[in-house]
Amino acid sequence: MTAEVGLRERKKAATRAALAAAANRLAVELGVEHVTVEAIAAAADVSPRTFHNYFSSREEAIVASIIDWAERLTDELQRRPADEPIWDSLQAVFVESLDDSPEGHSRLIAQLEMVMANPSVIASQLSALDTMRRRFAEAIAARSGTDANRDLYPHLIAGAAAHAVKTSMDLWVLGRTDRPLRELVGEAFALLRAGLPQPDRRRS
Amino acid sequence: MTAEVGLRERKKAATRAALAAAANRLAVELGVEHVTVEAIAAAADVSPRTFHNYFSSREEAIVASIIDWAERLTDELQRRPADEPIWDSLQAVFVESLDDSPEGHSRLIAQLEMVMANPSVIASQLSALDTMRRRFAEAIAARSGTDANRDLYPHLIAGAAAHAVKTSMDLWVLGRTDRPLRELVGEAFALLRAGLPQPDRRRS
DNA sequence: GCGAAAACTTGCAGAGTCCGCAAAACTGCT
DNA sequence: AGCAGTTTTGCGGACTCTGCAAGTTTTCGC
Repeated sequence: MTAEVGLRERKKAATRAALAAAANRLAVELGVEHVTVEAIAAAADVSPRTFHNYFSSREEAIVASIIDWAERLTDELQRRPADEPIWDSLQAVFVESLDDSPEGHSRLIAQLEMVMANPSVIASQLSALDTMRRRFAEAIAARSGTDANRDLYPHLIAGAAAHAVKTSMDLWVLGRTDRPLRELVGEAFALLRAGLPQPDRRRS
Repeated sequence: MTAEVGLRERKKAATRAALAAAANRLAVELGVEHVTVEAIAAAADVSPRTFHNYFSSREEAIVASIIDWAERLTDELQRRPADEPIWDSLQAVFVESLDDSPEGHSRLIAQLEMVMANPSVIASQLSALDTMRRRFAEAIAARSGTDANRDLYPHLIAGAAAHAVKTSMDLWVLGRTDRPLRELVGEAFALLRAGLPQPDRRRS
């Protein structure tokens, strides 16, 4: 599958990955404010000018991993059986992508805290998530026989699912609940599938 | 309601509004790329340095009107009867905020096209919408007896509603459908309230 | 193999953003 | 009028981002 790519392509992909990884690592370690393009480029062994051939902003590089994640998820979504209900496919794909190990948890928390500490990174994160949402919508449109240029359905379900996961993560990181992330995501999907009925006024 | 504010406060608000309006107008007229902080400041009759006392980036000023819109909507949401179903309140508030006049339509289209033409403005727009979503979630939490720090419900419904409107506008501006915006928003809410059932495979 | 052609990297220059700091100007109150 | 608290402004400096042109590296056909 990943065959048939020349040396050139592989080198480009490697450079891109090295830049994204360096940007992300430095942002987590030093805090976004203290990361310069110069430092990222140095860590990836290219010139600062080259950095800007790959990413149009520092923030874009920092959140590049989200786009990668989105690409993997879209692939997996397309690999689900065509007769599976779409909600099931979405939920399965998202839940399976969660890393349940303690290190996975720490990494995710560090990521989210780094992002949330800086408004311009938040904006880039949302932008990346929106790109993911659009890809999902297209995949779903193809599968459900709807048209991403005309119909609301694929966009709404893709957005609802993406937002379900984001909100679950946000609440989970906030730490006011000790429920596992998987469970939160599961509940979010259940609520959405039920049409978000108004809860009765006693608290759980 | 707007009483009890000194001259000072009013002047600040006026400066902020002037800057936001100038930024937005120039962005629509000239295209985002050709708007400099210097030009915005000049149009609002303050120094460039003062601009940055009000907004931390050019993009933030350009999309400031979204935050204003969000504030008005949140107020109206809180003014709805407390026993109205939340979905009805949300739908009513959003639908009533739409401007159905031809000029309103042109303005909205110009706005959205300006935003969509520039990635960094898209990111700021999403950021502003996310702020709106959070405010809505808090208002809904208060009204539904849920807790915005613990419960998924208020965030999910606020996000679903906000996204419904955004998606409707995006499709509407795309122009591949000639259905009125109100109708699209209405359909989006209906789909969400029904739990986004999978459409059968024949196209409408 | 070899030599273009195409693609990638780099340095440089220039426009612009954004922020900290301290002086100057202004407002509200007595 | 005069003081205290705020706001505006200019300046300096670090940094981002882009266009351009020259220098390298990879690819491809012969």
